[in-house]
Amino acid sequence: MGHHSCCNQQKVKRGLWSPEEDEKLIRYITTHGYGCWSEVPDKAGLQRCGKSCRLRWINYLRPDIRRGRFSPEEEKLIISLHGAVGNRWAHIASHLPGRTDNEIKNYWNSWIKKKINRKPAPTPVTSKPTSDDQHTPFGYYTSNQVDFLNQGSAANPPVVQETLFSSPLFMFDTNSLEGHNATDGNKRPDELFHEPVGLNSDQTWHINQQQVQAFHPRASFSSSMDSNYLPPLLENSMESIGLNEWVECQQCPSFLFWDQAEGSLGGEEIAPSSSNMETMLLSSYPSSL
DNA sequence: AACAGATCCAACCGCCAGATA
DNA sequence: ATATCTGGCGGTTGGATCTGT
Repeated sequence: MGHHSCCNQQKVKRGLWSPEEDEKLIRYITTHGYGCWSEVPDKAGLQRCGKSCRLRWINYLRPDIRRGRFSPEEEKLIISLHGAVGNRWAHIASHLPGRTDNEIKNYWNSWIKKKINRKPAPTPVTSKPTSDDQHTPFGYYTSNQVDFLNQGSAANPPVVQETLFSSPLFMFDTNSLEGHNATDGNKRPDELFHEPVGLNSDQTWHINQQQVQAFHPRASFSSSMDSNYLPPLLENSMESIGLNEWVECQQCPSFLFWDQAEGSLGGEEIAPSSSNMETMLLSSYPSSL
């Protein structure tokens, strides 16, 4: 099996990145920036191909990565955008600040896809069917699509990743902002904000490798707002594209609204067309699904 | 406790388009 | 015009982890 042209060199390491490699890449990029990825391995002292460095940085190490479970608003956007543009993950990711195409693709391929393919549930998990129930391409759900997106079936509970913004450069426990008690409520305040001093710390590395599961048990999942928090780095980046306003995508029939005050995506705000956002999003669902 | 199957997700593969020689 | 390089993208894989029995 052939490798990509940039990866044909001897001694090119493959597989999971070690904390030492991460540290080298972070230090190089943060001090020199990235211009030509093919030069990065040599200059950073890495035995990886440039393509691998680029992927590692873009999908995992860059500081404005937003980790943690997807909010209901993000899920709705993903479904809507996928209905509009299909498997154009990079385009979909461009509507979700801090999310990567790879993450969205993985997410879609895991439980969203299963939800859509799921047969209409005879008995919804959290409530009995009402007259408001609608038959959507995704089965029977209550009129509240947020509930649909929040609830998992008994067989397929929603993937509950930790609501922790994290990168080796910047980690923030978003749950703590709301002051709701996690089951590890004895956490010290100084543990809520993590700026790893030693990037080669095994703890830091394992935290990233395992989607920071160490900080909160799954029982801490209770709110849709926690993962909407964006740390300063990301907020700053969003200022350059405009906040508190609807942005129409030129390539698909979707809108993105970022409410700076609420610190959340979407919501029940009214779109410029005066139509309800949810209605607008639902209207772009492909009828064939 | 041990095992098997299911699930997750980081990383790789191969293709493509644009830039450059 | 052609070859090569590079970045970007979507599809896929396989090891780690989770879950059920």
